[in-house]
Amino acid sequence: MTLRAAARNAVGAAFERAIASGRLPDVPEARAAEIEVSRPAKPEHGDLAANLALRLAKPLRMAPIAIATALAEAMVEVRAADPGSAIGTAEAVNPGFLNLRFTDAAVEAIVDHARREPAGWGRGTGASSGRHVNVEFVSANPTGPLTVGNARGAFVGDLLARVLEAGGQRVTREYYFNDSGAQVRNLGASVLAIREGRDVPEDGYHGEYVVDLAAEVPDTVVAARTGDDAEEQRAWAAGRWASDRIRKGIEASLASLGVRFDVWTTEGSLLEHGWVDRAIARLREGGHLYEADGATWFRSTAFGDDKDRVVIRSNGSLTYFAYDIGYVTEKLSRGFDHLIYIWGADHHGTVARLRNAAEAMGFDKAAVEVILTGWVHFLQDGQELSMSKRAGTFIALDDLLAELGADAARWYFASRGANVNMDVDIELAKKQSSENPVYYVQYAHARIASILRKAADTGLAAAPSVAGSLGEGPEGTLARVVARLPEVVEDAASAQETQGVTTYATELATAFHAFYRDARVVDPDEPERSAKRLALVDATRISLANALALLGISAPEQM
RNA sequence: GCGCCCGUAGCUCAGCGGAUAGAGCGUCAGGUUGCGGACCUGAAGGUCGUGGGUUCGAGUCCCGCCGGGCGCGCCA
Repeated sequence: MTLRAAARNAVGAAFERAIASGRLPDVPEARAAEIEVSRPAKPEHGDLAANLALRLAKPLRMAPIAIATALAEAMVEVRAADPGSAIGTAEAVNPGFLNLRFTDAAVEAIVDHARREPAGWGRGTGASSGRHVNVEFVSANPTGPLTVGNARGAFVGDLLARVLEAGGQRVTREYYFNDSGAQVRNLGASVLAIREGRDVPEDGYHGEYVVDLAAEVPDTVVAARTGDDAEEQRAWAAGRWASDRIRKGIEASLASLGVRFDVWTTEGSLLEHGWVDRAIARLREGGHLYEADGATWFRSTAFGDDKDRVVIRSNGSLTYFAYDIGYVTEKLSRGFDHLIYIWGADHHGTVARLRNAAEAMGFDKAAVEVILTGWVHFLQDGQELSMSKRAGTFIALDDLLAELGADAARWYFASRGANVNMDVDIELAKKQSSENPVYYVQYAHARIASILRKAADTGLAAAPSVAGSLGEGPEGTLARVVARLPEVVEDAASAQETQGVTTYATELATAFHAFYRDARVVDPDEPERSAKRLALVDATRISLANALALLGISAPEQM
């Protein structure tokens, strides 16, 4: 149990006690109040503060401070009945907060726990623990290398997956390839054109990589065909070959970012296995489809959308939306409790129809979640860079990462909300990458590793427990930050965000650096105190390493 | 025009309805006869876009307006 959970329980118990002892009136409405504790901005206000008294003022018709005082008195009795209580003191202060302070023993126990089970420290405490989630992200079309524009989705998706896993959920990372659309044919036609010295067609691809593909495509792939559609056949063959080649490159790029996928699904396979047909049949059986203007429509407006949506065009071909509903059916058939799609903000218009279709097919709409990532504007010399694979005017993700480093890029995206737009000046980013806060955190980790090496050389070892060492010195401050990791992970998993983790890692590094300044760790003249401090510092190292691992960032032993 | 997202320090961004709104970078002034100076201490810098409302309490919730982005196809 986290210290925060213990504090909530204690406040709840104190509330019950205050009613039982007649200090507070028994009002049903008040009993329904949720117990909340939060970290005060100022350390002198304690480790946690409860606002219960402020919330109860109206239903109890009492002054907040009077309620807080009653709770504080009741807390004394609760503690007396529970010698192992994590709460040391509870103080009622104006305007009505109940400021709580942990016992050193409770904090020490948590720190010892971190060292006893370093691998699991901080993990597995989320609210949706046990849920099996599918996270689909990147899913860039195989018509060109990943660009810096794809970086957002790659990191947001991977970070989300890591956070959910840390919260005890099972995650399947999935990549969807649109491998059979007209764009693949266009890519093939572009490859052929360059190979044969013709101009690239109007809706073709102009990037440097197409020239490379044209030089490498085997003769057998683009051999002459017969029949009326001979050129069409050649374009498709070249396109399939090229997109397969590009796909391998995409996988390699993602691997270098530390992003891996469990499942790769192709558009072609959905069709092949009948998922699209089954989904359409399912909608038809439910009476959610109708014919108009020669096309087949989904009655999305019946579920709150502002327009109905075409599923089958009047020429008989399937819309992208048709594949979407086939895919959502296929995913849910695999037994996931929850689906998360990571899409760019430009796709927000398609969210409603997808969720509506899922509902129409009898699935739980709430199980289909779409996270839209904000736009990243890349600037060079104050000018916005366009990111067009078709025009060939893009910056390859590989090139940027080679200069920034995956750790710095990960931190950059992890410390920002997924849905905010941001401006990135390429030159500025390269210049400032060495000033990325990630190195501040990694430095703290490396510094501790160095201290531990030094201690080993000196013949000092960490004590098995920090018990009895927190007292008044600098130890207590650092230990209390260490102890918060499980709460940080819990919050990250339930909010499905990583900003809290980067903030925490920075705070922990700051707390350690301050501790390092004030407390000499390796001191042969004080072997017992050194052993205790080594234990605390080791727990700090574990916490830093786990926080960084949660973000997919390395924790170096030296820098 | 309609819908969604965003607007917080010079810059990039944090901030479950709670106490004097924070961090990094940048700027300025300092710091090590001890374990890593990629560190530490301090200072300057804010009408939280704006006007109302709800609340004991609003950067946070609601409404209007202003500014920016995206979307409103039988494109993907």
